[in-house]
Amino acid sequence: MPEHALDHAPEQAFVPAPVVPAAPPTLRERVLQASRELLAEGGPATLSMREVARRSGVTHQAPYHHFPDKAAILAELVIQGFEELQVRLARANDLASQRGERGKREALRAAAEAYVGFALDHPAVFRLMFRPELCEMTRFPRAVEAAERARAELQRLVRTVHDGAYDEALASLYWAHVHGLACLALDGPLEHCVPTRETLQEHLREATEHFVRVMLPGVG
Amino acid sequence: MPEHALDHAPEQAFVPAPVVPAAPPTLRERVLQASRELLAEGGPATLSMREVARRSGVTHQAPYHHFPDKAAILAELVIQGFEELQVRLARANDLASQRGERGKREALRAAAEAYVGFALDHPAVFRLMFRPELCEMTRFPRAVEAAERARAELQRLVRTVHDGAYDEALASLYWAHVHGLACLALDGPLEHCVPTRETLQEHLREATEHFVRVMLPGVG
DNA sequence: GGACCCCACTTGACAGTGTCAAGACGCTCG
DNA sequence: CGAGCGTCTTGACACTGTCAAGTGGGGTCC
Repeated sequence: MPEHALDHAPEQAFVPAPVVPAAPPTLRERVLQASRELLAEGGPATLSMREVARRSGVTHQAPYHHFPDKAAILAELVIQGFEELQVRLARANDLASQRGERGKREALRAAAEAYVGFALDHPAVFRLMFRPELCEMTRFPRAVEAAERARAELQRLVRTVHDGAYDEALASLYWAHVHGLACLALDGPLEHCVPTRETLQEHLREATEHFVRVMLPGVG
Repeated sequence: MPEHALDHAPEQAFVPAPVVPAAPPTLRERVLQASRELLAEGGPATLSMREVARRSGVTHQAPYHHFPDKAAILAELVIQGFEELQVRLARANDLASQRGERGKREALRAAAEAYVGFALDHPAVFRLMFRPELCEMTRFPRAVEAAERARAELQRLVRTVHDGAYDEALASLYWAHVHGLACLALDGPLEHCVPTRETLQEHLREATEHFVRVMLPGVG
């Protein structure tokens, strides 16, 4: 298979080499990276503590000096996932406030795109984020807090779109839309849309466009 | 802890004993029942082939004479899950066609109630139904077909509500709503609604009511 | 009636897992 | 130099899913 030019991240070519040669990644970082890869390859089932150690080039017990157990590794990935999701949602929110009244629809579209886009970019981590029984989030306060921050960003969106008004049921309605689409796109029988990621995204965009129109009928 | 009177299913007292004494459940049925219980107790992680055998009162290898492997047991539960979901959705559909034009909103409400209600009644099985990596549905054609039938029922609902018109994106919109609510109710951070199942259901009903109103604004 | 066979189940084994316990190695600090 | 400590290794244990081979009893055919 010929390698694709874009696979080589050309922008790195213009980054000057740091004066101090980059420190090699710590074992902690290598463990997390190996976990991400295993998760992406075959889901949580193939992510075994020992395989992670193997891929990190250490013995099976070494990762335990950086994470108390397997769930802690998953929790760390979940934390990073919620943080990135929050950042993406915040960008959509900021977009709306800049463009004023006319940006409400755009904010909704952007937020949906952010949420579903995150799920498509990091399917394994996204699944993990909503599988409490797998990552045992409640054991890790930092994970709960990260999830809370992402959720707060969604609440902010609802307020932005509805001029400060907030209603739990309304928020659940928005959340259910993006979350439902994301789940169905990843694991639901939406296979008929997946010849390419573009067609799937086009389908999701259509559904969201319909949603935005009925939710905000009067707005420009 | 005092036993509750309702725990004893009083209606059974009036069922005459069958002439032929009920055959004891086969090992296959016992295995499925034990699997259901284990799944409900601690999720797929605690469902081990050997524990299932233990609870069924046989040795660890006996279940293999009825199911080729662990995934086959999960697949069977998934099949039964999709069948029940389909039945519930069909009831909602029939309701709509009986009451004619005015029943459209009611059909939507009933379908949402059916979908989310199923998820709340059988959370462990519902989760399994949308975790392809766990139950390996694609290996079991019967599971794929059962999922297809449930999905067809959702399509029928969309057609009923929109006078025969059908649009993939529109169907995804409805599906995303109920599926998103169900997922968030089970695993999402909707904890603030869960002091009782009633308050959670009330919250879900509110969100769905809002959804129905914006989707079918003109209908009685 | 007896030999046969098939079927449901048991017994035993193997590789792989998560994790505990203890040892070894090198770095830093007194 | 020697003590202490943090990082990693070695070894073990109980548990898992699944393969392979045995066992026993009920039904069939000669």
